[in-house]
Amino acid sequence: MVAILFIEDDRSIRESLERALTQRGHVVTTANDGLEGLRRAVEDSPELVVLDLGLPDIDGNDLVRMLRAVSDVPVIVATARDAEEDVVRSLDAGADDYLVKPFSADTLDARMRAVLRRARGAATEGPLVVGGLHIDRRAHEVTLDDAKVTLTRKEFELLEYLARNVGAVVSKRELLAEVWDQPFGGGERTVDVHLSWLRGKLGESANEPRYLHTVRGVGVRLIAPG
Amino acid sequence: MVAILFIEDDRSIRESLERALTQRGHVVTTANDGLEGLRRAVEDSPELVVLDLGLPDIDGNDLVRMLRAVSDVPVIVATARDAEEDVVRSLDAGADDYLVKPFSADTLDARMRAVLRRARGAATEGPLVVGGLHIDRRAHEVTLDDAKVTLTRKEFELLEYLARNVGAVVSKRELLAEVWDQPFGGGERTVDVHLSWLRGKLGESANEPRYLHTVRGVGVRLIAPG
DNA sequence: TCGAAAGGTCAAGACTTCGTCAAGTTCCCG
DNA sequence: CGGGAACTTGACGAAGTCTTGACCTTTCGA
Repeated sequence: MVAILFIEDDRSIRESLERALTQRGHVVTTANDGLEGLRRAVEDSPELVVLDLGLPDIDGNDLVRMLRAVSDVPVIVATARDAEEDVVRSLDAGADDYLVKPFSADTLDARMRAVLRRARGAATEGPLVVGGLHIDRRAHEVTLDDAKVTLTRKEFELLEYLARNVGAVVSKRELLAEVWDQPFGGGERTVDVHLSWLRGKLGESANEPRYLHTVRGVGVRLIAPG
Repeated sequence: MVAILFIEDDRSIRESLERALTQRGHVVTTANDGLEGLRRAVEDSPELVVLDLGLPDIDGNDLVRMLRAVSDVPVIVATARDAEEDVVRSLDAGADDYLVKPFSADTLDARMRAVLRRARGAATEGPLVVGGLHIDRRAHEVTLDDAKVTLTRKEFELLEYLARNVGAVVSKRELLAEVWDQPFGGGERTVDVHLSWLRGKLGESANEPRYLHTVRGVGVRLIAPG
């Protein structure tokens, strides 16, 4: 269940998506122009804002900036297909993700969850600990048995995802989708390579695993050694 | 492998995509109008429907609603570029995703997988327990009387399928279809071999069965010993 | 009791998957 | 711009896994 503010001037889109999202158990408030949207964003403090870029009263990118100024609520922008280039500027302005109209409620739901996952992950949750491995998400820092390990961004994200799913086998498919934002096949060697580097930095090898265990044909899993 | 129903009135598009999808190992049935499509959706119970919105006999959105009424099969709608606005209504009617024509078989395949992944989503999870046999699907780990048993992927999937149907006799045909994704005959020796290996790893033999019992002429079943 | 059919096991080799390397590309920073 | 770090991609070998056919054993009906 998520409290969503949906800012959209087209009445039919607004109502159909409101219905679809409500049906999925979300609490939806709507606004049909930018000013009202801004007001509700402050008053209702929603967990997520979905914002149409083509509003009548305020330029969408300006609105994103204003929202950012008043709260750190995640924002997803929606745009018509023929205005896709605006999206880049919106993301620059601080939007978290975007959707090209028309989109299904499923698509929106999926993106919402992804955005929220990211947003919550960054703010709420504390450090992850697996055996002697400490992952400090705030500082983006990892220590192994109190020794600092320097990871690149992808290595860190990979390790973090595995750590959030300690003990579970995670497939490369899933890693590509969740860490690389690449939901469809291909590029699986990339995952292998990053895993290999990670193992190197954690002082282990594929033959002598301590934390990162390959499950052939299925995926990898992170577990505390012992 | 996915069983797909493809509803499309244009013969050349239908045939070329049918060919492309079949080549990728999917099982494709086609219908060239809405009525036939509806009938096949009921009779063949496909795992996915791909539907052209511009059918001669039934309005595409109505058809989506009818499909929704008779089953919860995922639906992807395809539309010509100059009728894109129809898409919103289709999605509202219950379609899961959409494609703008012309699209490549690759694109379709990718969307299909994305839709199916979402649709299947909440299917599995939770450990299975049969007597002293514990199957941890999350970790992909099996223990027998608290001793770890190392299984290969197919062995694991085979055991999992049997465990999901504890007590029931499962035919090799069914195992081939469900575990091996191979709905048509052949390769039955493969199942026997894997069963043999499984028995070996579970510390039993065909003559002294404990968990895996052969029912001659019918299949196998997994039961707790005792 | 015999033969046919089903199931079990074995070993060979075809096929996958994974780990690593090295070459290429992109992105950022100065 | 130039250089470097980070990332992606393809190639390749090694190891693991799966399939296949041959051969053996068991079962069961004629």
